[in-house]
Amino acid sequence: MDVTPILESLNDAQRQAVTAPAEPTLVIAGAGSGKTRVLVHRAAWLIDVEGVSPQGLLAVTFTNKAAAEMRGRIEALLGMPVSHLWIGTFHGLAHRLLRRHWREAKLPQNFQIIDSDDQLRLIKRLLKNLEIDDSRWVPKEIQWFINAQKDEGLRPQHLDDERDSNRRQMISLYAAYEEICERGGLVDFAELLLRAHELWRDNADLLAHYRRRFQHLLVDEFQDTNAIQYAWLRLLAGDEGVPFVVGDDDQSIYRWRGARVEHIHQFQRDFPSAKVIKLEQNYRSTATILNAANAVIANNAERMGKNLWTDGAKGEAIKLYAAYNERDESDFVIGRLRDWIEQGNLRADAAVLYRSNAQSRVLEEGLINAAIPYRVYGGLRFFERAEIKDALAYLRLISHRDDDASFERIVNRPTRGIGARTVEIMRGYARANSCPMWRAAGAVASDELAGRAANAVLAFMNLIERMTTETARLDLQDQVDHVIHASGLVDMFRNDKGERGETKLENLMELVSAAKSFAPDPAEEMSPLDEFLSHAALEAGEGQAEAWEDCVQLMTMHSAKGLEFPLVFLCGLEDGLFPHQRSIADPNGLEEERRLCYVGITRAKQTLYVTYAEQRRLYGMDSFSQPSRFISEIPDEYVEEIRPRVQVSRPLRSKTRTSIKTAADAEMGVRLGQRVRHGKFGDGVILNYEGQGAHARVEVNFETAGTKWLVLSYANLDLM
DNA sequence: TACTATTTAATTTTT
DNA sequence: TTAAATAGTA
Repeated sequence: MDVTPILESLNDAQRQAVTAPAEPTLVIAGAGSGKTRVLVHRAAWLIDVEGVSPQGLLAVTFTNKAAAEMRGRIEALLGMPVSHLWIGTFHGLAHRLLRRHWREAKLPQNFQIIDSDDQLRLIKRLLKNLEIDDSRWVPKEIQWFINAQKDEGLRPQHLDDERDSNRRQMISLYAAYEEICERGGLVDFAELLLRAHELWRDNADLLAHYRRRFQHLLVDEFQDTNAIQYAWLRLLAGDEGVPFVVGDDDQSIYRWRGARVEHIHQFQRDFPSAKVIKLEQNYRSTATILNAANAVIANNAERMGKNLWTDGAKGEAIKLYAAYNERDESDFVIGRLRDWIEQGNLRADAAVLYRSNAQSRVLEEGLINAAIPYRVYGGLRFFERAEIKDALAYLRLISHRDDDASFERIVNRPTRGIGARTVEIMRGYARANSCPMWRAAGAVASDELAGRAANAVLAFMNLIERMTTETARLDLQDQVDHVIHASGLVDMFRNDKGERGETKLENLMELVSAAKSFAPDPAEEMSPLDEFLSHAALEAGEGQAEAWEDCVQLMTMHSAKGLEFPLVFLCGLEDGLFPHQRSIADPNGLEEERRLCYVGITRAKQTLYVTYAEQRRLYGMDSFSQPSRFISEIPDEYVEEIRPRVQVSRPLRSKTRTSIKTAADAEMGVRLGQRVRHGKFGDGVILNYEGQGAHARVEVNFETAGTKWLVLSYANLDLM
């Protein structure tokens, strides 16, 4: 067996990981250290050299994209398709299991997956049904609570109310929500994982079967696993399985959605024989960028400890720009992007990263003005668009009459005279008789409702029945095509004036072609339609084959994880924005922000710009902030400061400045942004100040009198 | 039922 | 500031 192709391109640590014996292995893989490469080569090694059957291998990732990439690269390396290799997201694999063993999982055969949007609607409806005040019981918070419990593997009956009435109510809402899902055959994302876990936990035979089958478990982004995901893996591995997990504790940025880095330690406790291999050689960034990243992350207390290094060049210094305000910041970024493009570089090689989505606006305006093509990541994906979800709701109702979420979504869309009143009556009936809306509609239409409303409801039911029979023999794409027309959705958007209806129509057509190109698995017991619906829920669709254009990439630092760019801008590095105000007080929160900063810095291959604004308009209010503490955590030797064109105030980086500032603060009791009152000019906000002691002057922006410089010792300002 | 005025709240995101 | 949700009006 010639193993060269699998091993030749690897460094020592990588090779050690790839060829590790069949024992539990934990790979700590720093940013840009070839994490995916190790996973891919490990799979190839097991199959090609160790003679493990592709069926004996389970590879788990967090995103569909990562799963697809891994499969592609494994196949490329092996030079053959590995269709029997189970590789997918936690949710995708759980789904597969549940479809296969729906009876044991106590699910109806045609259970439907709901996304978080559906889930929220369901909760809102639940509150209405129970006549609970949704301002006191905020649907979003209930959703959060339910998902958090499920992520921990907890059912309502496991929860203790801790004699807290608030919590008691939450738990009872969780129970009520479960009941609705149960009745409608609905499964949310967290439920997929929870059920899959319970499926194995409660069916020894099944578990034994899968344990026998999957000897080797490959796990990507291990630091992002939540409790139920870890429990699922743990259960499958048993005592015999060989988990090979890859992660980076320094890149754990999803604690807020249940991810627990602690699983890295848990893993070592659960598998005491586990080999730990660290990948510390970085192939992505210059030494300067790497050193800066290392210095920043070194401020975190809770770390496994790891130092990235490179044998590459030192590279250019990190450029720091102190902008006057967010406009100035955006102008600066765009100026540099212009240079970059003029030098013949690809726009797609440049990324502008920020902490929160709201920051993209100013940048976008600037980019539009400068006529630089760009793409903003995040936002609505294809299958999440309202019109697409409408169409899918029809399809779901065709396949599954009990799906109340879909029923409510489309019962009056397009409008057909079934108003809130009528729906309310149906809900009442459904609640009283614990039956699906569909049954309620039939019952109510024949006795409770008056003529017009009854007719409307009957017409709707008729429509669904008719669509069901008419599409029964069609293939998938014709089914979709038929439904979007027969439902009246197409007509509705056609009548929609303006461009908006136009795009919605296009999206519906796009849905038809998505159905056309969808290849159902012939081995699957589900109907192609059900398969398509699951696919739509599980894979929200990355912009659906958007026409490729070379454009600048805008995204949050979170969504940049896993990506790399020759040129990177980190914008808005101000205390309060990044680290975010809501994380600043909590040490754990702050450490997570710092990891996010680490992720941001390590996205850059060659050139890194860091910018902040002294003044930023946020929520319509001008606010002043200090440069992010993360900036001062980067050693000066790696930083080159670029002065603002107009010097508004002294560079904020220098330590003397900070101390003067602090002294000034203490002495005068004023700070930037401080509200003050002046005897003559009225109320205002401090914009700037200079000097010390008797010479200290402040610039105040008065609400009525405009901006003025005042000598502090004469002005007699009242602080407010 | 549809449109308009008013209120409210405002990280990070994948499945 | 602004987007979204809600309340009020035609």
